[in-house]
Amino acid sequence: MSLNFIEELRWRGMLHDMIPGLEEHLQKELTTAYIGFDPTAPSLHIGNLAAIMLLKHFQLAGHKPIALVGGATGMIGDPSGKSAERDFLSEETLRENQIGIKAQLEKFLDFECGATSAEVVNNYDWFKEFSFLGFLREAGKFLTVNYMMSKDSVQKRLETGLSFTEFSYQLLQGYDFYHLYKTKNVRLQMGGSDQWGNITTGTEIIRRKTEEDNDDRAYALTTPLVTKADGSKFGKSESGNVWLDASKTSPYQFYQFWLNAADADCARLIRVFTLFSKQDIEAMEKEHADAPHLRILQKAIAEEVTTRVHGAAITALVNEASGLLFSKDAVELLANASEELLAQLPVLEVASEDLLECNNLTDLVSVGTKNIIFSSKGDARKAIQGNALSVNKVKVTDPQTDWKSIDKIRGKYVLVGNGKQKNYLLLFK
RNA sequence: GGGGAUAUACCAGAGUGGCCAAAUGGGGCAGACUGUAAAUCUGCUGGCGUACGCCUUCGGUGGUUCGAAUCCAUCUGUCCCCA
Repeated sequence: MSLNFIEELRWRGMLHDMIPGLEEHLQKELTTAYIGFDPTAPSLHIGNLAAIMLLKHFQLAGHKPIALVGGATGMIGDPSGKSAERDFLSEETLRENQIGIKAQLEKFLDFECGATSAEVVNNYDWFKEFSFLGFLREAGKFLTVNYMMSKDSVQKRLETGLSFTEFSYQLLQGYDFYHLYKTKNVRLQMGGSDQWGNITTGTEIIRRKTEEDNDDRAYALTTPLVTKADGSKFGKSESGNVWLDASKTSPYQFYQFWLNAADADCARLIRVFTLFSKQDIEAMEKEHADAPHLRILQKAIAEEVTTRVHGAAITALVNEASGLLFSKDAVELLANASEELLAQLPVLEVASEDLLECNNLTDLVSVGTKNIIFSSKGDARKAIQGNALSVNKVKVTDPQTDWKSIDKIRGKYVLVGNGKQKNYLLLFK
């Protein structure tokens, strides 16, 4: 127990709430804790990253982390923070998602380090054989409806309606905790602050089912939800969620997401999402304050997080790619770029059959590129007239420009920029 | 089971026979300023056309009318009240 986990969370601003006595318990013995992840998608996204970092710090502090994939609970739907009943996912989809999520978690945690090795469990494994009657007797008997009704997540839904199924969610999650407590000696469940109610349902079930004395307590700990300084939701980009899976969010986009963080958010982001020490962070903040235009903090965050998710080699490439695309000499640099680097750029292939329908530049950057750059011709025309479009780093303002007259880099690439931040490399086949 | 209300573009929310592709706000995108930042100001925000314009939208369907988001019928969803 070389590090104090709680102390670490405190200075990083990652501690929202916990059951008293936890800090002493963690100092005393090697403890096992878990966090649940919903298998609602085949990949985790950066909204899950704070929870993953929680497990990471836990492991670094000399304890044992467990990630629970909610194969069973995912079939029910957590009402916390949701204003409407959730749609069911098919069992097949859930199965696939679980596999993807498990693979990603394995990148963050150490699974081969003896007593503190991380583990992944799936609550479907213990719920699939559970009969309804059995569950009512094993779990439902130990909590009153009154208790369950008092939870925030339930209260908020009483006005608009809440199905019995979603109402039961906390029982399932609570039982998970009990099950892990019994079978793996798990003493702590962590999660985002919106999970406090669900987690304490678990500690309550454990308390009632096990006549614990003080040494056997189960604990809860939550971390603040990460929000942006301007109040908007953190973790979404223009195109939606920012995923950890490279096929859903390319490493370049991923890197750019962090690089574009607002100054006001950096202090929090660097503490939550990187492992830099307190001194290092404070030094960087000082540097950043002295020369904000260098974006020291954004770069440090982008580099560190991208490295952990996509590896150092890829990160070096997307870092270089970012510098290249935003450079005034982008065209020249592209001409000399390595194939390896080109592979990391946001390349859009232009199919020759699509090209037939393009009469001018407007068509090319809309329908010619599958409406990825602009969603319609009208959109593209307005953007061009509004001075938003650049071709090979030169602003183009005439929507009628003939695309055939554009010089191609290496005989096949054209660099198109929409606005200041978005660059695409068109590849003519 | 009975009664009432409501359904509008990404969201919220006006519109109650032609002036409605539909007010306003938010969100989003872009421009200016900057630092690939924030704040601010400006423009855009159904599709197609350079444009006068054309086409498709106001829960579904079917009507009335020269003309409907707006009126009628019916169906569906949601909410509220009574039982």
